Amino acid sequence: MVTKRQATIADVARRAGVSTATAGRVLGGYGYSSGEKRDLVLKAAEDLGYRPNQLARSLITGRTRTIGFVAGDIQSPFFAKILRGVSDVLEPKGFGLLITNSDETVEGEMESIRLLSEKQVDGVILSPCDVEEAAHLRKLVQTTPMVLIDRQVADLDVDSVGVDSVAAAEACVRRLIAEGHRRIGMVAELQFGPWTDIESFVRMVRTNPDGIGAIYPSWQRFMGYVRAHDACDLPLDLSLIARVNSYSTEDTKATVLRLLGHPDGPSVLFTADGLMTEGTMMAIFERGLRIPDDISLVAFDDLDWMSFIGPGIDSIGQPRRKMGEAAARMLIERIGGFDGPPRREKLPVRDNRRGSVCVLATGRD
Amino acid sequence: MVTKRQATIADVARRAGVSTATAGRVLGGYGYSSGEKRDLVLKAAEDLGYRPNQLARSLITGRTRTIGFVAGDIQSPFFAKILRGVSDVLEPKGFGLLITNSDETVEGEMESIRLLSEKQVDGVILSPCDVEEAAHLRKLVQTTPMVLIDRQVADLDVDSVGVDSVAAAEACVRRLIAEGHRRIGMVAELQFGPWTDIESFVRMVRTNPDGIGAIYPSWQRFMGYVRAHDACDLPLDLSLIARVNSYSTEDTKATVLRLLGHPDGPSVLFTADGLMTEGTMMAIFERGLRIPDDISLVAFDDLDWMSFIGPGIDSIGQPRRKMGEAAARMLIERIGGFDGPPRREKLPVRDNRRGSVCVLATGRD
DNA sequence: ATGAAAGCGCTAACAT
DNA sequence: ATGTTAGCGCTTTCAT
Repeated sequence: MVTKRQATIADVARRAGVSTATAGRVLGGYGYSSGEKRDLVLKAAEDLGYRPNQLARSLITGRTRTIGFVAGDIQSPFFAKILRGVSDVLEPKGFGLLITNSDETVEGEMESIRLLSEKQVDGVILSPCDVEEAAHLRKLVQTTPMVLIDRQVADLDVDSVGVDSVAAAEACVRRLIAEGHRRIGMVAELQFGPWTDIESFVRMVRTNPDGIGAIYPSWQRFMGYVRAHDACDLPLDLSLIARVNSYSTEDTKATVLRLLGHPDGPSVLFTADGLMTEGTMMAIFERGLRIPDDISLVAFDDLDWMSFIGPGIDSIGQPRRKMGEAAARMLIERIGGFDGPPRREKLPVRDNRRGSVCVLATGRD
Repeated sequence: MVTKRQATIADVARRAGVSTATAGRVLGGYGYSSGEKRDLVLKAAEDLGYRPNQLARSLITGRTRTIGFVAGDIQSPFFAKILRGVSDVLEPKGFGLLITNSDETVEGEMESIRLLSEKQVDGVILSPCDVEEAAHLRKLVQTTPMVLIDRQVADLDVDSVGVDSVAAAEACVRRLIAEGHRRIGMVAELQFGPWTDIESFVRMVRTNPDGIGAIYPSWQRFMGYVRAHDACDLPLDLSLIARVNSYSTEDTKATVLRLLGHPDGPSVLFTADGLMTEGTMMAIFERGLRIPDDISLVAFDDLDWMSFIGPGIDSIGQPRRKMGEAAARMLIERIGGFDGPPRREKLPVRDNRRGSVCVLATGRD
C-alpha cells in the first residue's frame, strides 16, 4: 500500500513523445499548443493518471494558492461560521485554506504566523489577539497581504472586516432604556487594554471619544453601553458591570452569579459576545430565574439555540459567514495585485427580537 | 509595502562565507557542522531574517508536514470540535492543517481530495460522505495515508475513529422502555443506503445482523432502536419514525411537526444527531410543547446549550475533540511509517442525564 | 567537517 | 508552435 510514485510531467512528455515544455504548456494551460500534440499529451496524462505537483509549481511561480487563517479558537461557532464563509469564496477559486489557532495568545499567534509563512501562504486572514502589541503583524504585512477580521490593530493600515460594535451596542441599550429599563447589567470580558480601571475608560469615552484607537470588540460594546446611558441621561452604575476575568464560561457564570446576588440587581442583562452569553445562561439557569419574567436578556452575537428555546433570546446578530466571505474576497483582490488604500468594511448587524426582554414602559409618553 | 524578497540559504551562506551545503546543514538541522561555522551561519541567518522555505524543502523530501481534513461542513459544531482536537495534536508537531468542505456530496469530496493531493498533503482525515461509492478513496489510499472519522466505508481497510452508535442507541432506547415509554419516536435522516424502504432494513437487522457492512451513523442508530425494541419485546411501530428527507433543520422541523400531529403520537423523541435535534427543538417550540411534561426528548450528540436551558436535554455525548485527537495521532503514526493492520477505534460515549425524559414507570417490578 | 554539484517537478526565457 | 535550457530554494550524494 506504500506510496506508488506519481507520474511527472517528464513521464507524460516521454510517453506522448513531446518535450516537457510542451507537456507543461498543455497540462498547465499556459503558452501555445497545437490540437494534435495537445491530444497526445492529454491522452498520455490520462493513461498515467498524472496529477500536477502544486509544490513544484509554487516554488517557481512564487504563489501557492493557499491562504492562512489564524482563528482564536476554531471550535467556537463564531470562527467556525466565519471559516465557512472564507472557504466558500476560496474553494471555487482553487485556493487552499490552512488554519491555525492562536488561543488568543500572542505567542500562539506568532507561532501560527511562522508556520503559515514558512508554508508560503499567499495571504493571511486573522483575528488579532492583541490590538496593540503587533510588531510581528507589522513585519508580516510587508511580505504578505493580510485581512483582519472582527478586530483591528492600532497603526496597522490593512483591510479589515467587522461590524460597528459601538453603534450596535448603543442602539441596543437605548432600546432597553426606551422600554423602561433603568438598571441594565452588562456582562463582558474587560481585562486587557490600556485601562486598568473602568472609571478611566469611561472618562476617556466622554472627554475624547475619537482619541480611542483600536480597541477590543468587548470594549467597543461597553463604549456603546456608556454612550446610550449618557445620551438618555441615565446615570452609569458601575456595580452593574459583570467584568469577567478570563475568557471562559465558568468564570462568566461565577461573575454573573455574583451580580445577580446583589440586592438591587439589574432588570436586564446585556452580554458582549457568545461565550459571555453562554456563561450568563448558566448562571440564570442555576439561579432558577425565568426569562423574561425574572430577568430580561439581550445578547451580542446570535447563536443557533436562541431561536428554539422558549421564549427565544433577543440578539444582535453578526453576519459571520458574510464577514468570512468579505475577508476572503478582499484578500484575493490583494493577492491579485490590488493596491488601493486599506478598506475597513463594516457589515450591518441583525436585530433579532424574540421576546427575552420585558417591556416595562412604552417609550413615547 | 510590496513583497520584500525573502533571504534564501544562498544569501545566508554568502554572508557567512560558507557553502550553501553547510548553511543548509546548520539551518536544517541535519548532517555535521562545527561550532565555529555554525555560529557564523546562525548569525548571518539572524541578520538577514532568514526563514526557511518549506516548499523547496518539501519538493525534495517529498513530505510537506501538512495534512488535509475533509469535513462535511466545518461550521457544524460536530466538525468544528473534531477539528480542534486534530489541530491540537498537529500544531505541536509542526504540522499544518488544510481544510475543505465536501458538503456531503461525492463531487465535493472528490474535488477536496484533488486539491489536497495536488498540494501534496502527507495524509488525509475525512468523514466520507458515501459509504459505498468510494473508488476515489480507494485510489487515494494507495498513495496517501488516510484516517476515516465518524463513518466507515465498505471494503476500505483503513484506520478509523468513531463511537459504537448501535450499542449507544440501543442502550438509550432500552432505558426509555425501562422507564415506561412505549411509543418512542425517532427522528433521523434515513435516505441513502441500499434500503429504499425501512421495512426491508428492519428485516435485515433481524435476520442477518452481521451481514450489514458499513452504514451511516443514522442507520446504525436506528438499528440500535430496532434492537432495543426487539430485546424488550416491544413491537415496532414504523409510523413513529420521522424519516427526514434532506439533511436540513427546516425539513426536520416539518417532518417532526407532522409526526407530532398524529393522534396517537410518541411520548418521547430520540434524535439521531445534532442537526436533527435542532430541527426537532424548533418543531417542539412551534407546537408550544413543554419538555418533559408534554413530550420527552433524548438526543444523540451533545450540544452546548443543552446544559443551560431549563430543564436541560438528555443526550448521548460523543467525545468529538478526543475523536479528532485520536484521528490525528493515528494519521501521524502512519505518516511516520507505521504499517500495522487497520485500526478501528471506538471511543466511549457519555450518557448525559438532565431531566428531559419523563419517567412513566420504575423498571423493577 | 565541508564544498561542489546534481537534482526534486515544474515554469519561463530564449531559441528555432 | 515546439524544444532547449535555466533555474525556483532546498537537500543530498559524493568527493575531499
